[in-house]
Amino acid sequence: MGERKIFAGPRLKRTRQKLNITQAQMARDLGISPSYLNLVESNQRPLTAQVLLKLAETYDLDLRELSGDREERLASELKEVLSDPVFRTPIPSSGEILEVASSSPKVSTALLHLYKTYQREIGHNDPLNESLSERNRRLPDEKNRFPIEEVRDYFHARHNFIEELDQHAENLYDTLNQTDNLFTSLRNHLSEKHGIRISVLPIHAMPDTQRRYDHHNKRLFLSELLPLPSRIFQIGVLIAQQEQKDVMSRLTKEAGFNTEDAQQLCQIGLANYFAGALMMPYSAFIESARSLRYDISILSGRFGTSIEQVAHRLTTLQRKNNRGVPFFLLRLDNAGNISKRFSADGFHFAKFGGTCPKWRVHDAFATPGQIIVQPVQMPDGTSYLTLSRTVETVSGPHPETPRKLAISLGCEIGYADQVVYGDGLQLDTSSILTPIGVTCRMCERHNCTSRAFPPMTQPLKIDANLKKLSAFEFR
DNA sequence: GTCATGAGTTCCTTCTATCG
DNA sequence: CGATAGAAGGAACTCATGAC
Repeated sequence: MGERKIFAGPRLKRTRQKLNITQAQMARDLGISPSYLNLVESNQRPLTAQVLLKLAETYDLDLRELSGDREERLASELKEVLSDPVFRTPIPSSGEILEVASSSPKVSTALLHLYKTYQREIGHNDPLNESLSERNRRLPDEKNRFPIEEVRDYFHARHNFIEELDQHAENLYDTLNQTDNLFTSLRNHLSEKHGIRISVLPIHAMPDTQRRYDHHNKRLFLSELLPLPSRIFQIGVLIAQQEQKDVMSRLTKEAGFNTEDAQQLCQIGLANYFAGALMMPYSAFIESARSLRYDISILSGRFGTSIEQVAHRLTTLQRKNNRGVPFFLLRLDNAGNISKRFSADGFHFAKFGGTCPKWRVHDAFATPGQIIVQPVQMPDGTSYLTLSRTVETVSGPHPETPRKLAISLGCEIGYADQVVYGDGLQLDTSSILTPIGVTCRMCERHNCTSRAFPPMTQPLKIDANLKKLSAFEFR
């Protein structure tokens, strides 16, 4: 694999402007000449490893701030928009679009806004045009974004990691009067500290809900249908609501959401986050995850959690100076509807549609409980290692059939050597590279053809440079 | 196989011009 | 006058090639 250079000029410039310093000042700090810094900022020179390290050291920068995550997402949206025949020009190349998104993010955003406005007008004037009206509904402008999108972006911007809650959860876990199981410890904690009692009710007493909290009588009712990990999780959520109220309110307030719905959704998301962090305390969990090489089955057994809870937790391991492999997670049903998506490292999910049918997450439904490993590739050439399997859902009384769900956990292929699922990975012509989270319709619109890996006889080799630097823009 | 050589590349500096 | 941009060039390094 040839070495690729990092050109992150516009982003470096924005970082410098954010720090409110001049080129001369930054050049002094980095030990290079102002002119050289200027060349780097104008993408006429690549960012060398030495300068990168100095940047991180001098300004205590998280180097991911220089990564192209935001630009890639913007480029991805731009590509979708520019594929509209209304532009009557050939679709620009991915590289060209990314360059525009990187160097002129505001112009790109303005173009997106203009297109959305145009879509609304078209939809309004042509009520028979169902697809455009549908599209219009899915393209709210910045102020009218769906609450769920606002909240999703909130977590996305934080790499799905909330330090404060994570730390509080870990502290609480350490102070718990540990018994053999976490359920008992947490039940005792709730009872002793908040006077809240827990009752597990039979199905006939609580047929429609799995959890209900009676604020007046201080009682948490859990359905007998809930498996133990879910019961513990629900207690964790209640503890978050009792003990982390101020923190969660402040975080939500700082986020500046447009609607009350978004604020409420965020509160729920934060409480869920706390519960997961309480069940799998950061330090202990990441230590186990590393030593087990992210084997989700063993982690699930070790922490007494569900596979899905483990997978979700793996997307949050981004504590400064103690980061895990940045995973992304999707959960979908057998009809292809995505009901969950999280990413620790800016994986840009498609804005429209479901998933590509060639992605083997769909095969998981045919082999429940089995893990299907598959390397995939995005249209921009980035490769990922994904593992998919079905997850347990709460089953109702007969004849009700439980909802079928599958998750897919993934990370950049450069991390494959740290993950047990990357072992002995052989790529052959039957391993189809597939764009993730992109519908067939979008594939066609983007002229995005699936490709096959060239035949390989050797196990996958991991490029050390790619692993370290793949978060940045290459060319 | 080892060494010398030269072309090409990379990383950086210096100097100067331009702009507000 | 400070900040930024651009041209030119030096030092160090890489790599292909050929002589021994």
